[in-house]
Amino acid sequence: MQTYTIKPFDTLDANIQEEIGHFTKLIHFKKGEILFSNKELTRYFYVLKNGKIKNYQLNLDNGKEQTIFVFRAGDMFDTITLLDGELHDVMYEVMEESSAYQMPIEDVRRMIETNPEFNKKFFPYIAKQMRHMEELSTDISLYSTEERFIKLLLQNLDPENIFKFKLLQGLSNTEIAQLIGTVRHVVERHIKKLKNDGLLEAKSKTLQLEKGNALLEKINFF
Amino acid sequence: MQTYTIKPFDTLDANIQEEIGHFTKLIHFKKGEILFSNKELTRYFYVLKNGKIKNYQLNLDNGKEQTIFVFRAGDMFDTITLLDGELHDVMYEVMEESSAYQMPIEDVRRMIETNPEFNKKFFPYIAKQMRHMEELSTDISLYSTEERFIKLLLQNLDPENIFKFKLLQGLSNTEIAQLIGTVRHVVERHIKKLKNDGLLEAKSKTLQLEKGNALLEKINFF
DNA sequence: ACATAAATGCTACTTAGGTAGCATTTCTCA
DNA sequence: TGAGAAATGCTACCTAAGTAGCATTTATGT
Repeated sequence: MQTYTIKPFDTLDANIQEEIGHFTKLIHFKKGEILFSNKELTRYFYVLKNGKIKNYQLNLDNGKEQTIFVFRAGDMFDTITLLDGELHDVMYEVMEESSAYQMPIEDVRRMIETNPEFNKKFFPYIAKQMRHMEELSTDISLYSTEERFIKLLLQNLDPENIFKFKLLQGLSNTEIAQLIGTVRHVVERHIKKLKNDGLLEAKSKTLQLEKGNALLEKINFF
Repeated sequence: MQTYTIKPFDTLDANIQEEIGHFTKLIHFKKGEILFSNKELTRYFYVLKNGKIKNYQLNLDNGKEQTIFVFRAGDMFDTITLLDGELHDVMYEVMEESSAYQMPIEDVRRMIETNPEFNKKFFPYIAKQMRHMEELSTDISLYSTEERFIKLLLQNLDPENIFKFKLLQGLSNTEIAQLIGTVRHVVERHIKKLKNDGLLEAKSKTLQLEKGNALLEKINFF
């Protein structure tokens, strides 16, 4: 029986970690892999060890995609199916070579139903996911694409923001667009403008802010 | 000590219900009341008994509002603060005279940390809230205002949909617009068009679908 | 029942942001 | 290293959906 050091649970009592280790298997995902919600995802719960996996919804009419989460080390999915046992119709795509701890979903469900220590880590994480989704919906509804883009650039520098910090490194403009609910061309328009204003340095798959403060003044979020 | 029949928990063991009753107080909200996230809402957890309370975010620049949830009988808030103990910066407005069971948030936190029976009701409800927020964000991003409006009209007829079923009764066009992430004028445009096509009957604060099937064909959601 | 407030129903105008197509640059991996 | 794929960078165009203002109808509460 293998024992693991699973990031959000690595500070728990040794016996709990051992219990988790009993049903946990380490598995790997190849870049570009698409995971559908029907198969493994309803039977297993995953805690990402490293890499990058996004989940998103797709508009079949026009091909537009909306990224909901980009999961990285310590992130868990699918929390919704874990909590209610129902199918969760969402797409997953492996953005980078990843590895994850795979746990039979009933075992994890037993943990959250019986183990207060486990929940000390699990509950706040669920809240973080909820906050992220709420912010996503209200931002898309209430703010312009430019405001959302600038906000993302700033959050990218904020270590407190677990879902956005250092997220942009290595993302294409298309992927950035899908994060903020727009399309590639619009993101490029904003990049071009910020470059002209000397606020942003941009090369392929890399954005570098020049003067964060000047950007801050362009929006009213913080 | 009062004992209550609190909707989502009314099928639990009598002793658990009694325990809940020990720290529960019934309180009332007047129509039009605005609740801010600083005061009572961080210290108490609420389960709505009856009435209608919405929570929303506000864009201070243009006054646009996005409704996140309309809470009705059996709904609970603020689940996010309950789960992580952090402040949740969101606005609440009482849409109709309401009453709610008020519980000290630490008592409820103790329940979810120690009481598996309580969680049998609580976890699936959290998942429902998560599903709702995910749907909200992806709908706003991926679909047109017309599609979102029609979808809402159809969900309004679906008894399975706890957050949308019979929700529209008594809502103004402004409030409907805030539900789907747009403005009053746009909603009225769509109402007018559907009325002309004979698909919708509309008088003040009442919308009545005429031919659900015809509407179904206009969108690809279901 | 009446006065006030809220909601609705127009018309007109503006623009953010989505769609399209193609040329150039940069990556990637066999 | 070099060929194919992916990403970027334009230009041009279009329309959904915001903004604005005002007149009419409906609701509400004392």
